[in-house]
Amino acid sequence: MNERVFVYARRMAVADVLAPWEAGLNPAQTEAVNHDGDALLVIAGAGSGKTRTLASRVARLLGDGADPDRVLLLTFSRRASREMLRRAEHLGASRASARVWGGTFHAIANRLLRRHGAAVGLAEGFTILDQGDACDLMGVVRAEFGLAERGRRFPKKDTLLDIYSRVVNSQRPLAITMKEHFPWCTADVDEVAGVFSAYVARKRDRNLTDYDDLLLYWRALLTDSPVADVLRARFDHVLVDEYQDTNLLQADIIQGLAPRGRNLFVVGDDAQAIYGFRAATAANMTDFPNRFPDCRVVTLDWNYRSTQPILDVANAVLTGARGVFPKELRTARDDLVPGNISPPRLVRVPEEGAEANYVCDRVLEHREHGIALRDQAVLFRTGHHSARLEVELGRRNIPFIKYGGLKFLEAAHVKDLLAFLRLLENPSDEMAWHRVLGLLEGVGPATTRRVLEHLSLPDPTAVRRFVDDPPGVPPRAAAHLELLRATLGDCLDVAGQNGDASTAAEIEAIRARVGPLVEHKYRAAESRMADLEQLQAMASASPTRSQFLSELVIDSPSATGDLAGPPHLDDDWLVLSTIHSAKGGEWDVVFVIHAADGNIPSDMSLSSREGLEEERRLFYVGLTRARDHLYVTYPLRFYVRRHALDDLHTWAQPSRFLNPTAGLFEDVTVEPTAADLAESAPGPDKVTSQLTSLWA
DNA sequence: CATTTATAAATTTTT
DNA sequence: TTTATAAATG
Repeated sequence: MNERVFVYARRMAVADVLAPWEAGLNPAQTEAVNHDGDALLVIAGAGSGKTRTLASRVARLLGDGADPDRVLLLTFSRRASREMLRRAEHLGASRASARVWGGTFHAIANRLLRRHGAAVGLAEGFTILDQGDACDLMGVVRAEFGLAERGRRFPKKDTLLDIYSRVVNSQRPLAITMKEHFPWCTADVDEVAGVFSAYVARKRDRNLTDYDDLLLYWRALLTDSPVADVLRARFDHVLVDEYQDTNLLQADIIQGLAPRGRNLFVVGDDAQAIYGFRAATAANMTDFPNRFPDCRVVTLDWNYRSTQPILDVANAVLTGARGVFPKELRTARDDLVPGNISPPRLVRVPEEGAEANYVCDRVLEHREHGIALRDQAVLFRTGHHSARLEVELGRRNIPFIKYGGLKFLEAAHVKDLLAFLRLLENPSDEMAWHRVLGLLEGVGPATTRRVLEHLSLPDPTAVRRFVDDPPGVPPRAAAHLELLRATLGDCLDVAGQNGDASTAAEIEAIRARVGPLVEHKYRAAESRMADLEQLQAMASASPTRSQFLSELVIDSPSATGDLAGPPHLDDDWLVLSTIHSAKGGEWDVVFVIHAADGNIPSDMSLSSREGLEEERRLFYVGLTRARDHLYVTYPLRFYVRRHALDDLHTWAQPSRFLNPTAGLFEDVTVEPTAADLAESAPGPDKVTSQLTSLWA
């Protein structure tokens, strides 16, 4: 929703006797907000006021006396849920909205399982494995099967986790899933099944869950548990955002929560389905009326966000789409002076450096014209597409924040420190032991295995035993083992003194002893140590260690320390984001960069029709984020880092999705400057410079 | 025999 | 920048 309409709505509320949440809604939105009883499916095109409708509905429900503690709002990210509840509050729901259950499927599952996990065999204090840990655990199990030694190729741990996750989330048999999505491993179906059952057993044994387990256990709570009846009746109202990006498992959970669809409200747009790789399926939307035969369907089709020329481009991109209900976005904006609308620009640049320059120039230009940095965004297909731009932004002192790509939590040193906390939380957390022991010099896989045998997990007192009765290790590792023993001993002391409120103190103790090790192990020690301090600050804001760890895994902060220039000098920064992470966002100015074939659509997805279609929708999502100004840029030439030292360039075509947009863009061609040429050829690369000059 | 070091290879999107 | 495998080392 756009802020202007929002302000208008509040003004209206004062003028009329309408409730605040009713003002300024169009008829379809009003129906969605006021509908009661049977299930409701809202098909909401991009920019059609979906967020506003959801927020208004929450406000309306609370205004009508619904118990906020019995309202569940499932969103795609923590950010989205916070934002929606904040708006609900402004729309008259007052502070009650803070008590609404809002969050992602995974976060809500965690919250419920902390309370009711025992009913499905999950002991208190379970720890959640993030992607990397789950992957490593899969690797451990895989190694134990000795499959690598047979001389035959066997799927790697990453592939195994992919297969596993897809089977769980799509709820389809292993053999079929492998045949459809991993045909090159079908010969090993039986062995894969064996590894998976061992993986599942190991997690259960060590009181570990992965992301998928959170959903599996939640569904189990609703269907096969002593508390199923209680939990099915737990919520009076269920609202689901981004329904097109839910998978079958999530659809099952929804049905478990509202078996007859009573007071169930889901919103989605099949044209924006971009999580197929995670087994999400827009079929959940088409299937909704089958699951809930009495459901009502409302379509929101007026666009309150973008100018018509921007929507024309988006519409054109979608014309070739398969399997999407045809849509034609029309603008409802009336604040625009016809002659004053900025045409979408398709910008051809010689190479990445020029692209970065062009974007920086335009960003600053718009800023001069009064559009703050935070109202501008640069979007791209994959995390590293912004690398060149980030350098340039840094050079020009333009602050930015980047969403997507490598996260704070994924940095090795952060994981190292968290592993200690996880041990304190769950002494049977095998992966945490692996990580902590691996930190010690002179300790490798073999010593780790021996130590773990000595500890004979699972055992809730493993840490205490490790401290009191340390295992024997090779002489070279003895000193470091002693350090580890002392550190864990300190932690136990801290925990014993202050109880759960001492997470920050624990981190302090760990940093004091192990910090030098971390410093020694990695480069760029200063910024890494700063990260650890930051971690400590974050921990002091969490009431318990358990909550701190869970929230970090489920809702990891996106890329801290990514601010360029003097941070916090002013509160304004440019947004850089993968298109996936930009879902639901909107900005006055949007740049979609690297829009070359091979980037969008990504080469990786060209093997299947569905893959290609998802890329098209992804591009569509990127374009429809723009309110007033849209730039699509593509470099004619860019690096492909095949090998670390390779300096290979690829000649690019504009994205094939741009074909139907002929005449809808204003074409811009940036000529290469001498500086570009010098910069872009960091070696004696005469041929490429000569080729480039052909295009000058 | 276990661990470290050298060498080569591979890199989407996220909870 | 990290990650699996092979050779070298203690």
